[in-house]
Amino acid sequence: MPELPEVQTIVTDLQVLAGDIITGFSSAWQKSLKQNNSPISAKRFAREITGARIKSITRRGKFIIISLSSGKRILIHLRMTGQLLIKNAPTERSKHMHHVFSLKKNGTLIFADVRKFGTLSLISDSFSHPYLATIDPFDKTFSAARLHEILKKKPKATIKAILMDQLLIAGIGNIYASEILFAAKINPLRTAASLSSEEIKMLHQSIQKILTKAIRMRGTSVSDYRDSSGSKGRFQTVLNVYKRDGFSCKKCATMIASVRIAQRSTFYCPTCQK
DNA sequence: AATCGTTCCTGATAGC
DNA sequence: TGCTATCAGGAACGAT
Repeated sequence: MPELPEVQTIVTDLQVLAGDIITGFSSAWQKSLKQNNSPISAKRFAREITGARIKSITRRGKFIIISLSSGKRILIHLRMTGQLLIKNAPTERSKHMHHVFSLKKNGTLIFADVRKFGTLSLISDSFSHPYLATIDPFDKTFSAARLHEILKKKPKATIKAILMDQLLIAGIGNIYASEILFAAKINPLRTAASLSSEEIKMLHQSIQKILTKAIRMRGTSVSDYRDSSGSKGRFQTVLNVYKRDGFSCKKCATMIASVRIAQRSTFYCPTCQK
């Protein structure tokens, strides 16, 4: 599942496309196409972006933002199994390649997605998207004090649910929420209001530490995640708790436990995380 | 108003 | 062995 580190890895790789021109677009799965939150046909989507120059490729949380010289932006969300692949040489269209951008200089940019949950949204510069307004852990304004303010908004919610809420903090998903809480020594079932200021400080540090390390290791490939050249990340080799239920904790040898929080599987060490 | 449950989709895995 | 049933997962949306 691409979360902030995986999306950052892809965005970094996609920088080679800056300045290139989109010469065409075709789609075999129109359902995933939107314009300012409304459905749009592949034909119209293609017409809107063909001829545009790619000004920049950035990210906010898990969203990839391709800004065009026309002022429009293509907002891409990979959800669980989406992949963005740069193919310089012509390639066979495989089963899960749903969208293809043709580029003047760099061949094609392919959107492949087994589960078909990923989305491509065309948004005009005036359109305000709620998920683009959320603070990102790598924003300069994301301090321990700011995290404390966020926690005050949902005092009764579990800390795991808060870390995963994209309208509170952008970019942390199921893998990194569990890993961050292990690093911070905080039990995922704790409520926001129960955290001391020392723990909030530790949590803030852990968010930045874990995400930075995961970016350095080019993300976590537990299942479908691949970078834009199709290669796996390496963070799955250093996971402490995620999907390690039943195995012993690398720090204390206690058996890693799993619990469901907000409809999501959650992993933690009952001894290390208080 | 805020929170909960359901939906989307397909491959992997469990159960018979 | 081969079939069917169940599950995972992020975010949108409907229901309470």
